[in-house]
Amino acid sequence: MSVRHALLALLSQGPKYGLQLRDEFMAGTGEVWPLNVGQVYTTLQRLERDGLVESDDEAAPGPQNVFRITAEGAGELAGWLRTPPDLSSPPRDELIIKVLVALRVAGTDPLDVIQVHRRYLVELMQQWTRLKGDVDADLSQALVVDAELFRLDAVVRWLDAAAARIRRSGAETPVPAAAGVPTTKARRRTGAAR
Amino acid sequence: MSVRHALLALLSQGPKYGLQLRDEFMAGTGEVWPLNVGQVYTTLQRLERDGLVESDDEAAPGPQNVFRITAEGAGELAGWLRTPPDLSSPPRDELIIKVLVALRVAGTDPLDVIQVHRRYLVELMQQWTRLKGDVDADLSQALVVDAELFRLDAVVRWLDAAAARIRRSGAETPVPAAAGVPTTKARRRTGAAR
DNA sequence: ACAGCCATGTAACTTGTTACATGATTTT
DNA sequence: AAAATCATGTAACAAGTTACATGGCTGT
Repeated sequence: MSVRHALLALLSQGPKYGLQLRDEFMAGTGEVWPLNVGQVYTTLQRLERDGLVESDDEAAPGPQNVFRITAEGAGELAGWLRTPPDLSSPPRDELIIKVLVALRVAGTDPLDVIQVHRRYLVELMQQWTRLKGDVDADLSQALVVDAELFRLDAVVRWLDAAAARIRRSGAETPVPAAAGVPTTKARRRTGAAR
Repeated sequence: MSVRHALLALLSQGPKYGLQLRDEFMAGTGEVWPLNVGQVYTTLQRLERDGLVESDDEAAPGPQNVFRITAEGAGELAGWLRTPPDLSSPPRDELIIKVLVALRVAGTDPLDVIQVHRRYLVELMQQWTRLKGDVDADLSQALVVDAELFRLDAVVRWLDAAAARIRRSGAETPVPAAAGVPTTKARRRTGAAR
């Protein structure tokens, strides 16, 4: 729901057309977040369908199709800005799953998997740090780079903590006896209990 | 692509059926990540379509439809485990966008938006910290909780850094003059340059 | 018999995403 | 006139997600 609201926000500054929205979106984030033009148009269609945005297509059928934000759209935007991300569903992070999976899959050393990703992450952080100097002037770009650095740092620290945890509990519990046993009923039905 | 590979991983331990996969997935993450059963079945269908998984449906049409991982599936899984997340696309984080949007939308104080979310995040962290003691026994659950705490901590620290950055640059540049000017061509065509 | 769980599945929808087709206008 | 760029749009797909329909089996 991010692109949706970002476009809504750009339109709250005044009517704009498709390509313009794409350019401003990317300019506002220092080209760090590429955005396919096609997605702008599909998103605009969906916003219009939901009544958050209007177009002047009929009135002025020029080469540029200009969109305006509606009152409902402005309300939606204001609400979204102070709605904290959903607490009920912590994100299902891919890297976490990879480590959990590595713990369970036979023939895979979880510490090995962790090291592979750690190396990669440190390298990535160096790239971003290098970038940091260049964009220090622009506030938006600096914020985006900051966020990515904080995020990557947290991931690296988690990997270290995870490695420690695994080493600590690793020796005596190679595969922590997953809940791999079928239900009582299932066993009965399958005939495994006979 | 997380659920896909998580199911693949579970199947690499041996043939399993739908509900079983759902239960094991959730058990392995301490019920922190709920998973709708329906999604298991749709995902299994897609895995089968892609040849990563086979079913015994024809051979043994019992009440439970058991799936097996294929050689191709095992290969896919092994590769995925050591493939670092795509470097070309840093995630388009919703909270970052909210702050960037707050910087540009008239009548919204970005520091205010930051504070609203910060308060919420700190509260969330306390909830997770409370949870931490309970799950310390189970390795997987502990890892998931750790990850969430590291992640939230990074977000809070980013918010603080962002607030500082905004305050520093805020006074002289209320709205940092976005790239809101249409193209030369666009202006000409629209007639705004006349 | 009937309530309730086990188990599978499907239809529908959302956001994100890309590849491609189509014109219009500008530049060379 | 050809090439490049501006601009819009559509078709198609992936992955996630939920709500609902459908049977079979079990326990009372």
